[in-house]
Amino acid sequence: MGTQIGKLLVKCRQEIDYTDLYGKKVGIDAYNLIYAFLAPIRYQQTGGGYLTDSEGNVTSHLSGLFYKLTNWLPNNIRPVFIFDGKPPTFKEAEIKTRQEKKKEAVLKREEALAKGDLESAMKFAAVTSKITPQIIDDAKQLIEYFGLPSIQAASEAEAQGAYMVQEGSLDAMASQDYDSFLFGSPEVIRNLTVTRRRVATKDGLIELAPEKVNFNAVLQELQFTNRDQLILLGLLVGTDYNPKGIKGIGPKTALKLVHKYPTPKALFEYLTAKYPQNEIFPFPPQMLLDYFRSPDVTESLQFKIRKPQLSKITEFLVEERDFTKTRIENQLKRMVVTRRKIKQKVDQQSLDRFF
DNA sequence: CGGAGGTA
DNA sequence: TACCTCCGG
Repeated sequence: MGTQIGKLLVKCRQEIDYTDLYGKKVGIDAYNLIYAFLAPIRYQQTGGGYLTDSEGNVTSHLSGLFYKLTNWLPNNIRPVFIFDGKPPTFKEAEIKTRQEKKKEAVLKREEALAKGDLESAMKFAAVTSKITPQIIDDAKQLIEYFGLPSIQAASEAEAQGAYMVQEGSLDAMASQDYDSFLFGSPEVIRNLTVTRRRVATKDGLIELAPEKVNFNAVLQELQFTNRDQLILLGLLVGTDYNPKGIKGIGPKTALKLVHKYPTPKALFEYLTAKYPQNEIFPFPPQMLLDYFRSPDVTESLQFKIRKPQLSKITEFLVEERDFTKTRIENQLKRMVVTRRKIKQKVDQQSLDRFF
C-alpha cells in the first residue's frame, strides 16, 4: 500500500541528513532488504544469474549488505535487523500470488535465455529472487561480524519493529511504505535502504535523501484523530492482506470515505450496505483491523550493538565467499577513515552548541 | 546496489 | 565535476 497512501502524504515528510540519524537505532525489515539486493545484483553476462562463490553459494546480498553497512556505520546509524517469523494465516493468499509471479518470471527468463536475449532475461531474473536458508544464514553471519543485531520477529518484521519503536528500544523503523504506521510506529525513516534511481521531474536521475515521517504528522495531514482511521484508509486502498483494496477506491476516495465514516463500525456498515455480496475483503475487515491493532509481537527483545570485527568480515567474505581481498580491505579502510572524520565533526558541533 | 574507471 | 557503463563472486 506504500505508493498508494504516499500520494496523500506530502507535508508530513521531512527530508533529513545522515547526521540526523547519528546514534539512532533503526529497525530494518531484513527480508525486504535482502530482496532489494537479490533483485538487481546479478550478472548481465549470464542473463541475470546471481553472484555466487565457487561452491555456488549466493553472494549478491552479501555484496549489497557489505556496501550498505560500510556506508551506514560511519554515520553511526545503528541498524537492527528484524527477520520475519511465521506469516499470519491471512497473508497466505498474497504469498501464493507472489510465488506464482516468480514461477512465471522463471519461465519467461528461460524463454529469453533460449533466444539469447540476455537483456530480457536480466529483467525477468529480478523478479525470480527467492530467499533460501543459506542466504539468510550468510546474511546473519555478516551482520554479526559487523557487530549488529539480528532479531527474530514472532510474525511480521514490520509489526515487530513498530512495536519496538513504541516500546522505545528502537528510534524508528526504516521503510519505503507506510505499513509500519498502521502497526503504530511513531516514526519511520524512508529512503534509507534505497539510493540512486527514481526519475526526477525534469531530466535525469536524482539521489533520494532520507526522510523522516512522524506518526502524528501523518494523522495531522490526513486530518485523522486516531490510528484506527489510518488502518481503515489502508484497508480501503489495500494492504499486504488485501492487496487489491476495494475496486474503484483510490487514495482520494478512501480519504473522503474515512472522513465521512470515521469509525470502523460506521465504515464497515457503509461498505456492507453498498457491496452486499461482501466480496470486497478476502477476510472480514474487523479481523484485519484487529490484526493491525495488536499483531503478534515479542515483548522486550534484548539486543546488543558491538564494534565491527574487521578481520572477521574480511576472512568471511574473502576466504569463504571468494570476494576480492583488496576490494574488501579498501572499503573497510574507507569506512574507518570516514567514521573518524564524521565523529570529529559531530564532536565539534556538540562542543560548539555547548558554548 | 554501489564502486571503479573511463569519458566529456 | 558530472555522467555513463560495466562489473562484482
